[in-house]
Amino acid sequence: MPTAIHQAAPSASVHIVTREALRAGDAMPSPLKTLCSTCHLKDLCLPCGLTGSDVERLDDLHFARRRVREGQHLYREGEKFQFIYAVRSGTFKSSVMLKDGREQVTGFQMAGELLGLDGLAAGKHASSAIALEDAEICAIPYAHLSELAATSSDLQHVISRLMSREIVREHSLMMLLGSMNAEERLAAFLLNISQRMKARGYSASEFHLRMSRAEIGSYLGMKLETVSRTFSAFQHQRLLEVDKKHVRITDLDGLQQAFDLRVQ
Amino acid sequence: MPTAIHQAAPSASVHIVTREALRAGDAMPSPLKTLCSTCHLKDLCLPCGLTGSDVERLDDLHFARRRVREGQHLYREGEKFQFIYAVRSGTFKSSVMLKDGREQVTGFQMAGELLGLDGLAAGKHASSAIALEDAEICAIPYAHLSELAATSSDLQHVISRLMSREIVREHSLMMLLGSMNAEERLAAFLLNISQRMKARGYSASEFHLRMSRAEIGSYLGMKLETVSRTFSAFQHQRLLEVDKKHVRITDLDGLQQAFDLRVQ
DNA sequence: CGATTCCTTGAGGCATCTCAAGGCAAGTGG
DNA sequence: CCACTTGCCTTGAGATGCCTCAAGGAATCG
Repeated sequence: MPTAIHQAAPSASVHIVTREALRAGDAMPSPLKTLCSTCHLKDLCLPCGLTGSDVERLDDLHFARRRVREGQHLYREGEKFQFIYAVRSGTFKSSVMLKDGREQVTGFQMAGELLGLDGLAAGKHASSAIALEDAEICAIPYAHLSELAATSSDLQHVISRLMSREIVREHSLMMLLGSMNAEERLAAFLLNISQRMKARGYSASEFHLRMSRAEIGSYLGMKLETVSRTFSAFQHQRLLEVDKKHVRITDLDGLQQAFDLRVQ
Repeated sequence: MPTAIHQAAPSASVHIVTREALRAGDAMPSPLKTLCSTCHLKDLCLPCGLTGSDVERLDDLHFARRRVREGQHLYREGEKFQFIYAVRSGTFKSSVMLKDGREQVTGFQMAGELLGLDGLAAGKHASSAIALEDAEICAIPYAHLSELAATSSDLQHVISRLMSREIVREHSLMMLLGSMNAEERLAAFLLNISQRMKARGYSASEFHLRMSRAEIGSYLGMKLETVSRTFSAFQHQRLLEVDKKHVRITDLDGLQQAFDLRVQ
């Protein structure tokens, strides 16, 4: 199993499962699960906010389901934009590269979240996406989604809203990067992960981080050593217990305060 | 004339000019100018990328033209989202407020640029917009734009692309905030302004900044004193001449290098 | 003409970075 | 099965870039 995130695994080897293949009776247990209307993520993902009939219309999207192994790219900066991706399972990071080879992580995506919306602007991806663990995604052809949106103003509105949400999300991150110190940044990050885990039915207080200290650092605008030290500081303050990538928040309110002091 | 950006001017007093009023033969010299198809900004603004017939369809949007005086809010964080705004003239800043009253500037908008796209996500504005000088905007009712987009997949695509562009823009800013030092940040900022001035037919090397040092600092994630010092440093390096808000770039390549070293 | 706002500059402090060393866990090859 | 490598994390010590605090100047306004 490839452990390195930085190694460049060829994306050409990605296994593609089409709906046709699924219908043909592949190893997959339940072909219906690729339909939006029966997806367990429909309240988090693209269909969120749509009524029954519109969700069923989404089923007409001929999208492929694809496995992405840990360390593999889902897409790369500069590649032609064709699909919007919805995470079914696993975690991704998206990042942009700097001239000198360092990366700036722009986000982490979990089940139900969308990837690739930045590609519309110029018709090619403005960032790269890499799986942080073995993952599964739905690849939604943008052209089809567009067509479909033309028939439903509700769907069209949902897409716009999802893009807008991405803009708002980035505002928060700018606020974080622009005006918070190391402890506030890490607290904000952990609280955000905690909320998203909760929304997915996992524990809000105990979870496994899929990203390295360096990736957290890049995302939060600090060095990996500072991330590590801040984790230790939180542990000394009895806000949480941390062992490598395993985190248990023991004082959610305290953590909230470490961050609330400044923001909102 | 109100000089303070921070003072809260009541937006209720904003003067609204409808197309009907214009047609009725107001003081305005050329009523036709409110139409997208004859607007001098159509290559920068909403119609950008649309063909003739679609641009003319945009003329069916019943949008108001509005003056906004220096220091006045165009909209405030939390207000109901109804319009997307296109800047006709003048400069705006958009910002989000922190609990402790400080602001994080999230962007500066010039003629032809759009404001308010972050409001779609939750139906209310996620940021505030304030005029940095007397300005004029087109207030485009989102509901109407939506309807119109349903009749043209090209228009729909253009809107999505504009939102995507905003996401990409914020990626760059995250890169800036996350991994650049003070000189690189200010160089990036000035080069960006320079490009946008050029695209609008102004000099790329000499311009007047509409924002204060504190606002630049907030945007770039540094203190106003550091902004000021970095301006002085650039002047000593003979990259530019600066007198308060007036900037003349004397060595564009040098400035490019101060920034290129790291990025892209 | 005083009040106010904005900008510049200096001096000192501190949060974070840089550099360096060591530990742990997992994978690899003999 | 054990030595060795590799990747990731933690911690320390010292350096530094930016912040904080402070003072003063210039422009604008009432």
